[in-house]
Amino acid sequence: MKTKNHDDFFYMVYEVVRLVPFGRVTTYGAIANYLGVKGSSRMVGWAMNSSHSHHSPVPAHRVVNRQGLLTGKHHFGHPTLMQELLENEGVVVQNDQIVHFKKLFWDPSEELKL
DNA sequence: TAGCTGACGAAAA
DNA sequence: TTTTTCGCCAGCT
Repeated sequence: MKTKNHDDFFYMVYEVVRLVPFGRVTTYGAIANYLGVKGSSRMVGWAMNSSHSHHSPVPAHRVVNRQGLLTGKHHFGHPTLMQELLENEGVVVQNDQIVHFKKLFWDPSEELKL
């Protein structure tokens, strides 16, 4: 059986990202931590990059780095698109950084802890 | 084939 | 305190 777990590490990432509530944001590290691969935070970001291979829409704009910076905004097709999407959800973004990020931070390990 | 890059993060200096 | 280095490991050249 291949089922090596669900190894679809990428798939798991997409699922978690989709679970992010409207108006909330999370971080690559938080997702990685939730998946148990905390050291592989990069892979989370890489998964996002591959997300466009995934036919389902992944709200990657809700995922930012630990600093609350929109590091991946350039990957949305347009550098301001990510900010636009966040602001559209009521998230205030200034200088590519999410305001009150700490308050808007949604940690799967805390909310989905299990 | 082997090596480099990369949407990060944490630890060490 | 800030800056630098290392580790993660899949994908790409």
